[in-house]
Amino acid sequence: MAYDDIARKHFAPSHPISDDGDEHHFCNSCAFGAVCIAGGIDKSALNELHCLVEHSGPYQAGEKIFRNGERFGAVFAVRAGTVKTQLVDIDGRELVLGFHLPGELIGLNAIHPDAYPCDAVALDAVEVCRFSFPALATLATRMPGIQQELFRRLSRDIGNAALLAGDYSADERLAAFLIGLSQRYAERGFPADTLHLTMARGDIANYLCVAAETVSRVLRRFQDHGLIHVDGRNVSIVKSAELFTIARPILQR
Amino acid sequence: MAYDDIARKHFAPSHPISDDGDEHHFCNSCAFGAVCIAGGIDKSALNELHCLVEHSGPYQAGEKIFRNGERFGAVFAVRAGTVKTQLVDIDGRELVLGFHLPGELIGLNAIHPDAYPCDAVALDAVEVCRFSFPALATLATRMPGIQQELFRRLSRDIGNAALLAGDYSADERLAAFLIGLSQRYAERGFPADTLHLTMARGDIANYLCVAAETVSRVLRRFQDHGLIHVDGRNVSIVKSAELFTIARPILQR
DNA sequence: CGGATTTTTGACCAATGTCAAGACCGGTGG
DNA sequence: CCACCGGTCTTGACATTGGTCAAAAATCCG
Repeated sequence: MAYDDIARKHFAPSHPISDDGDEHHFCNSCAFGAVCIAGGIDKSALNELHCLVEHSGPYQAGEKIFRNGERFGAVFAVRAGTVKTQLVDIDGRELVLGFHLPGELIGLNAIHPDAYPCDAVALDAVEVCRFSFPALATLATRMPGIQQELFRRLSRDIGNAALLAGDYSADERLAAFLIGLSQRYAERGFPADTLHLTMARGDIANYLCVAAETVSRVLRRFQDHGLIHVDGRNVSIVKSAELFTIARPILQR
Repeated sequence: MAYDDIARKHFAPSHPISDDGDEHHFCNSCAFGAVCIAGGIDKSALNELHCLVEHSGPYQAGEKIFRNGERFGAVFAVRAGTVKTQLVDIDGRELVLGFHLPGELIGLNAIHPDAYPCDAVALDAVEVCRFSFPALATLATRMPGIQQELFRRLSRDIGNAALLAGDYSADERLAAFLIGLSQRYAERGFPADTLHLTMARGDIANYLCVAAETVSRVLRRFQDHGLIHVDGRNVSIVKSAELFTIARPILQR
């Protein structure tokens, strides 16, 4: 099959940084999997992308992939695990900018200030691909598909960042969070109705800009109303339609 | 002078869409002014960028440059006036995504969904430059400076969108809003201490996610404390250092 | 001048934050 | 296997910011 072929050439283990030899899965979860498959790619271009990427990890929960203030040099594609990007403001409040699942690209918000504007922290066992940004940009001038994919991802991140904005109620925020996570898991082949939250309540709270206690209370209320079932960090979605109705003001726009 | 030279070549009035013949000012306020001056540009590339741009306007206050849901085709550089980007959610709440001054690029958040995710509304007499995005992207593959500038602007917009997030107090939000606006005006050669707000209180409120009444009250309180002086839509900043102190949790991170 | 819109101001109230205490949970070591 | 410990999570009581409603004042504009 053509895709396997590409994957094998692309990720032939000349850089044996990681010990998992599953190239197929590697490429599958790669941020550029889509564009690699879609675009008409010649061998030399693939080779270049290959040379560009550095596999890094695993990171343990709590370890940082990059830190606020570090000079910008590369973007990272999450390959396995979950990453949170966060920053701590001057008087100690934490703001979580996002949770990033395999296939997502982090560090794009660092291009402009030319320094990472946040920390990227592993929430569980995380592996990433590192793309030197100057090299990636150069490659993008020769491969329109890569450029287009970068534009799309940057643009999407603008939209995602704006999701948080808006003065929505705690219920709306929680519902939108659960629905969004469910959809993203589903896109990656995990069941959409049984979520395992890899982040603490406090992280969710700092992401949604509510108090941690509020997260607890809202989840409890959702459960009491039969919308979800909560067991620690395992949440199953029982009535997704109703959850969606609550989240609609945020999601549907 | 070299810059004048470039400006004249670049914007020679072969496309007399607008009746103001001030090419120098045209280029000055153009989104790509910086990159045009910076990059080593050959005539043919300049010509191509020239062919690409379409001058459009003036729009009267309230007129829309693009509408939520329209198919994405172009980004727009604000040339004169102020534009707000906003969207109205399912139950009528308005959310203002941003206010855009001359030199800023709007529509970048439309690349990914391939449709404008918001309305762009003129707040006063507005003129814009339209850049067909497919053409711009193609040009960017040949002109790394243009590509880089697009990456930077996209990346900056991610950061700006995240500014709104965070659970900040109304005081912090207002202070940050005033400081930010003041800085952006200053960058454009306007006085930093006397602002004319082109947007209604309600717009500010919907941008900062507070009630319009709260905007009134906080401005009043800032004035009572001697930080600013308010006269309708004219605001003068009296103690910028103290304003900055209030805004610090938002601005300094 | 007169009507419409925007802005201000006051009174009240609800959503949510804060504080504090206790329950739970997972890992560690005896 | 159990006890302990640190961190996480939940729950309750209370405080407070900021929203809502309503009316008056100011401003705009024809």
